[in-house]
Amino acid sequence: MADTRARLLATAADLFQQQGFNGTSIKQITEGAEATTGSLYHFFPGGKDELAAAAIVTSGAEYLAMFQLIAAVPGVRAADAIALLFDGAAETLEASDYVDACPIFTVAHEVASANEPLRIACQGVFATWTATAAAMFRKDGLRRKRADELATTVVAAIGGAFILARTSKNADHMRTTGRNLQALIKVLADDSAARATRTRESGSRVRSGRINRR
Amino acid sequence: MADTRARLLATAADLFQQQGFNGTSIKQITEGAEATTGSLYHFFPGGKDELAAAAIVTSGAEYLAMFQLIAAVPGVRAADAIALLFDGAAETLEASDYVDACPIFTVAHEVASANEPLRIACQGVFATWTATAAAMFRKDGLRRKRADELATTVVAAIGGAFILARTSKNADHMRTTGRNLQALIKVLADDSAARATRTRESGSRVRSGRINRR
DNA sequence: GTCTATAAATGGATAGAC
DNA sequence: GTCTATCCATTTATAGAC
Repeated sequence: MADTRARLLATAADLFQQQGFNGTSIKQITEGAEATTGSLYHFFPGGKDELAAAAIVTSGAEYLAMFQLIAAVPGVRAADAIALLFDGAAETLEASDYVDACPIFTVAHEVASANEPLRIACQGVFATWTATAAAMFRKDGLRRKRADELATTVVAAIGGAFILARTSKNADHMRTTGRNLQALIKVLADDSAARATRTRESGSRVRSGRINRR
Repeated sequence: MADTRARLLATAADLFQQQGFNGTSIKQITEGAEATTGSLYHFFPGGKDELAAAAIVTSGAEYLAMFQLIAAVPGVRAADAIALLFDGAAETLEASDYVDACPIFTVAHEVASANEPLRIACQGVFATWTATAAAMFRKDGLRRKRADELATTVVAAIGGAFILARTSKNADHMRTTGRNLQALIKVLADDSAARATRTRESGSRVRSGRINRR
């Protein structure tokens, strides 16, 4: 058929986000993808683990692209982009009756201490996400460390909000978390803007941002 | 033996937090608890599901008690209690080489769309957590809705931070998230305190907090 | 309450024809 | 690349003696 490999990856990601890694069987994946065991092991000789790792990397990149699309809209600042991201996730949750979340977060927790290659795969995805978010925050005026820390917080909040929203079948938990994160980002961004203004007014050269704080 | 039932619960919670629900077998649980299959089905006729539900409720209550202990320390305000909570979790993660997280968050994601009784059990635990956190925020001056939303955000952030920290084997992600949440809580608390002051200065009676906002 | 043996089903993975 | 049959280990759960 057209692209069996791609269908296997998509189906795996789909089932992982609903049932997790250990809750999904090879049989379910092949049936969902309309493929056979032979095909699966042809494309992924390493079996379930190799398929899962590939699925995580692939959908990790897809989510990243989606986020970059939001962030690239002209005039949208970091805080608003994050709020839009949470709102979009809330919509998806509602539309799918809370089955479609995110395969990476779901799998990550299961494999963190039980499957090192998959743990590494998830770690890599999270790293790309936080790096991208941090870059956006820096464009908004935050200095490096602040931006990194905020990015970590945002990614963590998304992951946790998925758990709460799905478990309670209430997408408002997602939206609420998004609004609060938006508020936090604004506070920190305004803070850094105010500091920048003060430094400029005082007439000194700015280099590390550590000079004349307060 | 002394208390087989309790040992089964404790071992189940322990293994769930490390490997998740589907990643943990009955055999592992009975071996870890030094009990036999017969005993397990004697105390939990519903099998693995019933044991898991009980383990979730039990450890949910334990974590709640731990948090209330932190929150009850005289002079500790909400924002600081939350920061301490995150720091404590970070310590636990490091001390256990990132295997000991929290069984409820781990299980919740797996069962949200696949096991309704367990989903309900997790939902109940999260509800007690958010209610307790919200109560603390209200004592700090936040009005009801704000407090509820903030509590949801905090619980979500903890859950997500566990995922990030374990996946990256980096407890600083936990601490970082805690600091940012602490900052957010302070901003919101100060905000509400300022509003309260303004209302008092304007000489009007305060009842619902909705009167003369802004 | 605890034990062992075993049922019955499902899991991941392989082999070899096509 | 795809298909089917099959191996083997493991899974949850039950039965019945003690």
